[in-house]
Amino acid sequence: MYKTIQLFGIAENTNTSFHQRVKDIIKRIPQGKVATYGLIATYAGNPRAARQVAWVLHSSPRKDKLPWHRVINSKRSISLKPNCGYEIQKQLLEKEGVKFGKHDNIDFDRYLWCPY
DNA sequence: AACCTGACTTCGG
DNA sequence: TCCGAAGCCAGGT
Repeated sequence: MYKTIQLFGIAENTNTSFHQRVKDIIKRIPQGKVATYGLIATYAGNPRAARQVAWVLHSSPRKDKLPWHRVINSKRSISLKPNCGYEIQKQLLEKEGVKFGKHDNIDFDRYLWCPY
């Protein structure tokens, strides 16, 4: 179905759904690092499915034990709105050592997850 | 089936 | 650098 890139022995598994691969990949994000929706979508095999990644997170982060807080948008900031999880996510990241700069941005050079 | 909506991204002005 | 529009895809109504 989707053409996928070779990554950790996960993304190349075309037998699993995009949805499932996204979850597998998110679980691989190490503590103290972050990834963007688009990046994850790309690793999962569909570069244009960033919104679906968001959907996956919205569905079952608790049940699947996903480190949902390590997923942010391409503008280097948290997508959640204040009083709707923003503070919680920021707190979780700071606890892992992620520092926020001006405008609550995260420095990709330091914290972006680079699997290669 | 049509239409709306979203924890997105990219590009042009 | 900063919006706004357009593109994108899937699930909900």
